Amino acid sequence: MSITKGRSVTISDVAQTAGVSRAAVSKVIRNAYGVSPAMRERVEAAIGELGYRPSVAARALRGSSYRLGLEIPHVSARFMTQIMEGAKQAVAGTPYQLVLAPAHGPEYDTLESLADGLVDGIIAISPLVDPAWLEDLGRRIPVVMLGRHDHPTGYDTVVGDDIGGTRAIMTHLFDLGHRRIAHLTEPEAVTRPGSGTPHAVRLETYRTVMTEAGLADLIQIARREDVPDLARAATADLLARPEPPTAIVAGHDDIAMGVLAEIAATGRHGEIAVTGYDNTDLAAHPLIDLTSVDQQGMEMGAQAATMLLERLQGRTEPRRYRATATLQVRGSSVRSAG
Amino acid sequence: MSITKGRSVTISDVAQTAGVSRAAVSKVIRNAYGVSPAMRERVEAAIGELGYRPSVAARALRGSSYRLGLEIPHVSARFMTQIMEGAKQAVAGTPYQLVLAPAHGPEYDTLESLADGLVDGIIAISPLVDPAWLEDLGRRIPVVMLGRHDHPTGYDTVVGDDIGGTRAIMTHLFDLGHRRIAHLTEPEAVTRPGSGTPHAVRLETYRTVMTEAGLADLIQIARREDVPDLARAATADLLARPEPPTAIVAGHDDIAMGVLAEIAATGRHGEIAVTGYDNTDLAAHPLIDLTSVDQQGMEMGAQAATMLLERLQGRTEPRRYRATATLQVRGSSVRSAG
DNA sequence: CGCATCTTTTGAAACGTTTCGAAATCGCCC
DNA sequence: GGGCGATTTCGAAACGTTTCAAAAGATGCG
Repeated sequence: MSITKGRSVTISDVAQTAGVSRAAVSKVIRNAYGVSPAMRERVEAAIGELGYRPSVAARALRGSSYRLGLEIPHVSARFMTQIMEGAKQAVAGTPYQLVLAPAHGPEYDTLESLADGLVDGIIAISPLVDPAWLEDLGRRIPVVMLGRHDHPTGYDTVVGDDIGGTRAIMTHLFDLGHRRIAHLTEPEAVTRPGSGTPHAVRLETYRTVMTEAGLADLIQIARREDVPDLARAATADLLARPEPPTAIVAGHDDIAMGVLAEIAATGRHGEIAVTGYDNTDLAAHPLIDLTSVDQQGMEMGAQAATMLLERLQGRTEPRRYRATATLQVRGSSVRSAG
Repeated sequence: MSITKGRSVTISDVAQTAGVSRAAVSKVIRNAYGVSPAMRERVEAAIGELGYRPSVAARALRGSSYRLGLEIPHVSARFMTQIMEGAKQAVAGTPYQLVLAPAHGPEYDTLESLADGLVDGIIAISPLVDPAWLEDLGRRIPVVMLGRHDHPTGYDTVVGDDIGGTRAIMTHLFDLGHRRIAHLTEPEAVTRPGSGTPHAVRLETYRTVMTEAGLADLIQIARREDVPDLARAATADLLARPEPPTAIVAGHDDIAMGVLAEIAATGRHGEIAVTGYDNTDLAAHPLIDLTSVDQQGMEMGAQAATMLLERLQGRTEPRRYRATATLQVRGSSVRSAG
């Protein structure tokens, strides 16, 4: 493998070196039909000799870039790393390359900028974008959305069983004798009722289950602000209320970490039940030992990537993958003292 | 903002709508010199009406894509998220967009694929690639390398004070009465002596300090295999040795988490001193409470991005940023029992 | 008012691929 | 050996921008 230096080598250089036309080289590198063994060999030799690599830009302009985009709202959220890992695995071995686009500010911009010709398809985790807008995006470029509970026609979805998962948590806590159960979730924007985001569904389910159990008046909801660390502050708030909860259901493991931190910092570790969601690697750590719902993040990421690849193969009817949710009981969900 | 549908709208459409030439539109969208207010207004109106967005592919082919690439070996490593976060912040507000490229397998491929016209510049965290190869890459496209202790001429570097950080840890442990101090680090490939990777330097510094202290025969080195979870296995090995260490210096916080896990799982939490590196958010968690070295990961990411932007502005002489390392003492570094 | 000097606008040529129809070559059979 | 399909190769036209030199239009000055 020779190392390219100076001005980059183009398909014309290869064609010239091999003594064939540009079209011929193009066919060889794409494994297209209709190229004789002799020609293939000469072209490949020239490619090797010159260290030629096709320009993604030129390819993208003409057709496809062989890049898949994964848009992520929060790079540091533990759940996201599961998704990324899964998607990466699924894409490995295909001619496609995965690129991640961290959203900064409004997700629309990030998605647009991906759609602007950088990638051939998009996996997005964007609870806040408008479904109609997404349908439109799906018309321009293949799209798979993660964590959407609606039933779109123009793109695919990968979604967890947020109802089942939340119900499992609640049942578990009831079994442990808890009644005064609070829910600590994400900011308002991400949990708006009817919006169909995972956290909206979890919140709604929490409400429903509490009400079904005749505990409607014990419903307590707290939110963390956008900065991750503020889960601690929200927990402090909860615990300072006149009738503090005996159990806190956190929207996901990262929030639960904040809850555990606050409880531990006030010397009450083990006195209040805490549950998370996503079963991140932290939850399994002996020092954290967090009861959590496993919704197979890696599998979700992998499925999303696979579905996107299918769309690139030509599938047009929408598909949906629904991951199962299973409760992982660990030490953090302590029995109610009452 | 109207929503694009069907075939995408090109610069020609805008030109036609506005009744000007393509070149004129191009100038407007690039804020180039020599466009009258009247024309600017008409063009901008047309852009708005049509919902035009320039094609990245076409731009890239012609000059720049306004994308910066950040290559990351392990998306789930906590330290990486600091870097990403920092780089994201630094790029925000510039006309550039950050894209992340998770390396799968050999980093060469990922870097090449970034250089193939996708991005205008590259930030890389690739301990394993050959310096000469990198110099060559740097000749084709601006490059900033994170965690390189060499002094390249063709690209910039951002590096931590691995010697200082490691010395601070060792001094701290000596002060606590430890002598039998083990080092648990990354696999062989990443710590080869003289390779100049952060972990190679930390390992070397550990060796040096131990030797200086006359404890050369107490040097104990363990490695985790590539799977993150295997830090636990490596710890178990260490603790099963005839003369087990009283303190374990982990290569970074993620490894330290495994060490803590194993120690806790065997019911010996608090009996063995543990230190990490990177001062990730976990280290500060009350339940983890890990002594660690803060090397300002976010700042490193931000500096890397800034330096890359400078290069895109035209700077050519190499620069280097060296982050400071400060020890964060926490509960995990317990006093030696002996 | 004519000419020189600026400024604004334009046309056309890149950039490096893919694609499509046409040209060339080959093998085979009558 | 001429004719005919099938195969292999090629030339040229896209794709959507930017750029550069040149055209056109203002402006100022003598």
